[in-house]
Amino acid sequence: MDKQTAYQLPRYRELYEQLRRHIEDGIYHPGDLLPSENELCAVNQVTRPTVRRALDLLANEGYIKKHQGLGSVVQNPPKGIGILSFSGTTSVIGRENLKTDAIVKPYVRPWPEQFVFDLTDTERESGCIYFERLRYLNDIPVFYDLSYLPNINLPRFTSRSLNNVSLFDILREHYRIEIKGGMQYIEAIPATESCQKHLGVNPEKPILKLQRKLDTNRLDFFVYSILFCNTEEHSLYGEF
Amino acid sequence: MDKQTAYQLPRYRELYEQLRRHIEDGIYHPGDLLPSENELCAVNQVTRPTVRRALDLLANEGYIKKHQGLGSVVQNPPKGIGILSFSGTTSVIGRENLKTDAIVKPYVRPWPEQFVFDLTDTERESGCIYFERLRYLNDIPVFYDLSYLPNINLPRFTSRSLNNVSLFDILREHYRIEIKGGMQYIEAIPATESCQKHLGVNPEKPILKLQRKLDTNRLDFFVYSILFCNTEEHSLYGEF
DNA sequence: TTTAGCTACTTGTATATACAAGTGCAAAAT
DNA sequence: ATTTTGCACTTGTATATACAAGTAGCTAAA
Repeated sequence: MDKQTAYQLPRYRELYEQLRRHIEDGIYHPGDLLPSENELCAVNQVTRPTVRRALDLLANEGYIKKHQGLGSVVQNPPKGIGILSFSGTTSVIGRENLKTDAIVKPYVRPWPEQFVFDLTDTERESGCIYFERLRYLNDIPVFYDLSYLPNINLPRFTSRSLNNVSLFDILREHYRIEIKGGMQYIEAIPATESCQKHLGVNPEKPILKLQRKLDTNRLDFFVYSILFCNTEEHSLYGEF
Repeated sequence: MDKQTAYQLPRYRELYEQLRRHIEDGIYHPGDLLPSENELCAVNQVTRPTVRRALDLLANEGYIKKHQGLGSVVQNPPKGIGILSFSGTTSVIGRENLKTDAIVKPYVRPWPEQFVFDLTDTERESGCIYFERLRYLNDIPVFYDLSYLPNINLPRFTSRSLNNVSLFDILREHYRIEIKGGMQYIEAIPATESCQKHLGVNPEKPILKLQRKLDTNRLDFFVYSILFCNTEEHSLYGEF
């Protein structure tokens, strides 16, 4: 059992989580004013810079909008699948019923000849761990994921089960790798053969294709993935 | 002449702009370490919190990645059209050759019956200012925009020319409205008739559709737009 | 030669404080 | 009655300071 080593969150992060929960649980309603920064200081026994960092996080993710002279206004939480400005799919979809199927189990292979992202020599030499997953939202297949991890210092990864668990959780708990951010290219394409097969759509059906490169706390370790998404029922959303 | 009232930027913003220019001009190369926070303090005669705010902006937009104990590493600027996590198209595409055609000049009309975003009673009652634009990248039509502004306190807007000027600049300079952020839904759809016509694509060609709601410094004033994008040549990118 | 630990650097977190600038409301002046 | 002024409140910017935590490289011991 390698239980989580009880990372204690910094106070501004703790306060952020608390306020976010309160908003999501409906303790604050859209349009409401959050307590003022000074009130939050007093209640939580922290100073204003700390409170402000927590509020900045909330504002960045669209939970609140700040207005000078007025206060922090709680926003309507957006509908759709939040995937564009956040890390991870599982952690974001939240309440919805998400199931994951590892349709191709992880195995080691060379990198694809053509790859959108530039690879370092080290990455290319070591090959990649490749696997495919299918994600169901309320039992309808919506995401078809191809994942590529550099085969560097990931012992026993290929024997892990990826069904209904978050890749990010595995990386964090077993390899101490945390996703810090990333970038992605987005385009609309006609459904490829494998998309048709796995997402159950007709040929020529438009599909959203996302190609992502994710940064981690290991300076030279990136996680790559290609995501095909059927947006007919669920559109993606992003905040900025 | 209502020239800009010479807003003076806060120091952290100024420092951010300066560093961003340096990165874009290649004074710092990808992989380089930026001067340490303390050095930046000394050089620019500011304190560390101020420097850190500037660096946080750079990190949020993907120009640098910060690593505790090491420093701030300059990143490779991404290719593609950066539109997902930023405000505005014109301001972001930058170096590329972007032209804008107002194919339907602004006029006042009722809001569409079906509208993805919820409207307030005030918005619905006052109707909207509607116009369509076509944006060319290197003389190829790439974006087809439908814009909807609430017809509230925007004198003489319908008589303005929108060719080759930024909507955001007009709003800021003539109406003191600044875009602060927003959200968007993204999906892949087959080219509609007007898309086929304006973007010059075949029927059934996949098109990226973005539906955006932008926040402004006016608490109850939002800018709405629907964007159709041909991603065959240029994919969009986003950071997170 | 290898390894362990020390050290000097980096960024991360947190406090305390001060003043600027925007908002909304009520009281005062017109 | 209407307009203006001022006040009390909000968030925004900036300084000064201290210590925690992570990284890289050197040094001395094994």
